[in-house]
Amino acid sequence: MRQIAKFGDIVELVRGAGLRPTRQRLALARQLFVGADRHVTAEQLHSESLNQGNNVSLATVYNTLHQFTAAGLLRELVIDAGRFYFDTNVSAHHHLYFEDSGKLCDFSGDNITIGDLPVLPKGTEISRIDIIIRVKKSNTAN
Amino acid sequence: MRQIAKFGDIVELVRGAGLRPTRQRLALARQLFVGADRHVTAEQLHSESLNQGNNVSLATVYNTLHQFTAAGLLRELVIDAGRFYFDTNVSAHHHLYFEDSGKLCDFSGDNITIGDLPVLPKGTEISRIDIIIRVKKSNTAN
DNA sequence: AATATTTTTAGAATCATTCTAAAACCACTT
DNA sequence: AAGTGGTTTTAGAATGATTCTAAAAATATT
Repeated sequence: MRQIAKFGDIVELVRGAGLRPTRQRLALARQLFVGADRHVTAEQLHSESLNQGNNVSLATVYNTLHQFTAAGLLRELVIDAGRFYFDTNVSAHHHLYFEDSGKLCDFSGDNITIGDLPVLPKGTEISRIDIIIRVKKSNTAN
Repeated sequence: MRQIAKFGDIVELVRGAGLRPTRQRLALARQLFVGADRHVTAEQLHSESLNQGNNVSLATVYNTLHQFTAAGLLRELVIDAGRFYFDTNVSAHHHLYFEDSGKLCDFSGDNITIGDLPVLPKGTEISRIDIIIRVKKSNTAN
């Protein structure tokens, strides 16, 4: 569980990422980091912003998401081709993806063992491990 | 290791998938299934086709890749947003992705243990589990 | 205040993929 | 071997998410 960022912290958070605390960035940071962890797409965040009266362009949403990702505040998820998802939970964990609804759930990164890893070429290292468990409606009676 | 499909088998293979063995589909099937397993994108396969003198439209490449996937001959890989990859190896295995070069490597699906799985909602089941190990250049001296 | 730098923005551009509707192809009958 | 009907292919248009562009706005610095 990520601790909920208090309002006053948001300016700090954005500054800490090496970014100017502009109105747009602060509002997006609040949407993302105040409250429970979230999985969002750029479009989602954008329309949510407009609904909240935070007038921001889609280009800025994209820019900001990428800047936050570069700063380690967000993590990019690759769930399906043709769409970026961003996760506010940057700690070690993995994902359960419900194919029918498009919903995403986190699950713990502990208790996972991978044996027989191929030897990595010299000069390379693991950047990260993504595990996605895709869930569908079962066709067996139950 | 998938056994190499012989030329004569290709017609069978396409027919077995419930598809007419047209010139285009046979040529694409040959490119995909004769020889070692491959990871391809539609664009790759298309330009490879043209180079080989197999005149096929990009639309047909997409159609065929999806038809082969539906028939279980290919498996779709989600490696990065904005691009479909297809894998001719449909057995249980996972992927090593070299972020710098874009290269993909298979690794065995055995010897992987995931503990503490969340309980799935009634009426759902696991469709598949994707594990991607992303590899980057290491920045430590070695 | 004047100037330089960063950020935001609207709209255009891009890129992979999908759609469309017409033409080509194929299997089957006469 | 010509006709018929269903399938497949195709070029090009359409789509949709993302990125780019260059100008305007905001912010920081002198």
